[in-house]
Amino acid sequence: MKRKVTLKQIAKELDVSISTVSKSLRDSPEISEDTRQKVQAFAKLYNYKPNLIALSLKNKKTKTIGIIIPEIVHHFFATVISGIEHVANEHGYNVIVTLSDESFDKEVINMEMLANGSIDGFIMSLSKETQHKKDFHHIAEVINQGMPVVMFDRVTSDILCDKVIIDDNAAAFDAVQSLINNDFNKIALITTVDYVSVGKLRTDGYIKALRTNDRKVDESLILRIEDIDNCEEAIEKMMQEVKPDAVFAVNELFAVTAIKAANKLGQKVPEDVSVIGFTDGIISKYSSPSITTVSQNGIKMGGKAAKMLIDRLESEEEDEELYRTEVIETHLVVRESTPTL
Amino acid sequence: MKRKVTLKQIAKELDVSISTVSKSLRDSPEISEDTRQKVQAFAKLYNYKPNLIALSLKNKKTKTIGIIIPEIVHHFFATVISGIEHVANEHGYNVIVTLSDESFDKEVINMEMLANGSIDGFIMSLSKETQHKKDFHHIAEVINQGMPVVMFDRVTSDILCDKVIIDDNAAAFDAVQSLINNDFNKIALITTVDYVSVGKLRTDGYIKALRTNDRKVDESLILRIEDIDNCEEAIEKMMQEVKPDAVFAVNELFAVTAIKAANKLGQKVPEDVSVIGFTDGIISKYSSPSITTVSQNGIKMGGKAAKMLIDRLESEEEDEELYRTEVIETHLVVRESTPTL
DNA sequence: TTTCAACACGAAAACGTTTTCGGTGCTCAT
DNA sequence: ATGAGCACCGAAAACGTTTTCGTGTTGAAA
Repeated sequence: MKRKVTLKQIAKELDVSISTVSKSLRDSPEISEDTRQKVQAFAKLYNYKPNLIALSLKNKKTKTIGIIIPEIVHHFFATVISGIEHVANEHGYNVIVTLSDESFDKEVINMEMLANGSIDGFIMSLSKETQHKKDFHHIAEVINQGMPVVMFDRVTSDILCDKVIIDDNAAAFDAVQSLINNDFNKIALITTVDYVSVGKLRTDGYIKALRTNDRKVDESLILRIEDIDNCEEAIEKMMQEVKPDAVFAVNELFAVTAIKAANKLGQKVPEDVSVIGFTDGIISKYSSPSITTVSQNGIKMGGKAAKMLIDRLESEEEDEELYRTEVIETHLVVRESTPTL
Repeated sequence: MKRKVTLKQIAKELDVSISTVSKSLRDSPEISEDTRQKVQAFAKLYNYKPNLIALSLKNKKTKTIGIIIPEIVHHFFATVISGIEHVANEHGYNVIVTLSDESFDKEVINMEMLANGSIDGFIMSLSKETQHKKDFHHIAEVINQGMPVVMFDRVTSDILCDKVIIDDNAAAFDAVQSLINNDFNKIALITTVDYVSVGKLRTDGYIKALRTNDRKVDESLILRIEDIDNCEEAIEKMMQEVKPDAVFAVNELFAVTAIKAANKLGQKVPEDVSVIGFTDGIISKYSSPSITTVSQNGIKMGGKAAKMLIDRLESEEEDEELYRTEVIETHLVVRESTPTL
């Protein structure tokens, strides 16, 4: 077992100083051609690679991005990480991933953990609990310490920083509008509780679309799900009671569950009831019938967030206080769960 | 913007030495009650947290685990990461995630990147290309440098290290056997090309089940998919030509595609043809009909891998050379795509 | 009064780098 | 012979810790 070789060891072997070795490897003009080649040959032979931890300490830069997301077993977040990882990699950065499990405490702990030197900046999406408590002191603190933060998707206006989002409101509006255009009358909404920021925005978009078209908003057509893991019953009940001719769901899980409920009630999709989902993931694509969704490009979102963070990290110091919010465009992917809209 | 405070700064403020501050904060008995309280109060006030990079350098331990997987936008791998992250967190470790994108070169680059001090050990699953090339020198090298590696799912016997796998062969055997027990006669197999280790093992399990029951293996019933993104045609063609009464697919994507193909050909699932998939993911659960699958508990797999790695990291040095291979049990999750088996 | 332990603290090394600032020793022009 | 200038290299600081080893000051025992 040959352990990693250090500058000191090379210096000792070659009977020169550490400085000489370091300079030789970095092709400094201070070093003679002879010694440089000698050192470089030796280093190559022993497969010398500088210790990144030592470099991090010296440079006060880790070339690492910290990610904090609610969960990873979730197609959208996985795509975002993928997007982040790829552009991070292109720029020589690594990513360290932590999960909040939708818990405020875990979000805080993870943040403090990473803030102590391990990373150069954060990319994060708020946990449900954090959004509910509206307590963002941990984020304000790291920003105040000079560490850049980029928030995506689940953001808050209480914190000033770079953000990348989709226009949830407009996207929902467009989706519902297209249903209205196709003469659907009883358009149900399956959404989350209001403290989930994106859920609220999509709900607002739904309402706005109805109002814009002089439709009245029927609360019995709106179902707010608290516990996403046990939504079948509630959805089935709603479908049965109000018999909508179209359903707009704020995520694909609600959408596919609505379809299953419809089937159970003997209704065919899209013949008897049309369904539009949100977030273009695996389920929508492979469900039968496949589901028309508002696509939400996680790869692009993650890539954009990473780019913004790296730009800020590498800009010549503190030209800031002009935070930007990037909006990723969405579009409707029409599939089998609706007529061709 | 108040920057992070260091021991040196505290020492200066309080007019004591750095050592005194460090010892005070670690409750060393060498320090008087007075100074200790003074220092601790000051540290708390300024929210002192030790710099983890400095600690890493000193201790030669980063408390970080490196993960290398083929891709993250893949339910199984996401669950594994989730499993790893949770037990890592419980033990005070962070995880840094890199993606090989199924490329040998990226796998090597990422590995070398992380091997230079950033992490204490690896958890990885081989890329397709690596499995194809059978070139594992990069892995042998880091192990040789004393860095522990745990491989999961896509492993190789060419490398000696801890491994976590499922018994792909037995799981496939059992699945096919249960089809045979229910009097299915034309059982088709949709699998990957043979150099993907798990695909090969599952294929072997299928063949073994047939042979054990004195059925002959009909090559026309076996479809080997090269390009997973364009498998619809091939699957549809096979379904049409051989008209199987049951299909065993080595992943859930093939399974759901088979169902779609069947529907397209006017065959009902499970009435006309039964389908069993592999990997219990989102698709199987929410597809209509939902798909009977061989469950592969990624969370447990990741957790086990993390535990093995941490155990090795924290065992009192080098009692090793007795590498273990853990087998995660599987079971058949019966859903709507088969009769109750 | 001397001696010695106990106590409280500081100096310095170490982890592995990079970089600044000085040195040498040489050549060459004066 | 003297000095300037150059080519080459090393010492040391710095990043932020922890830890070993000293060292000075007490107080009490001899």
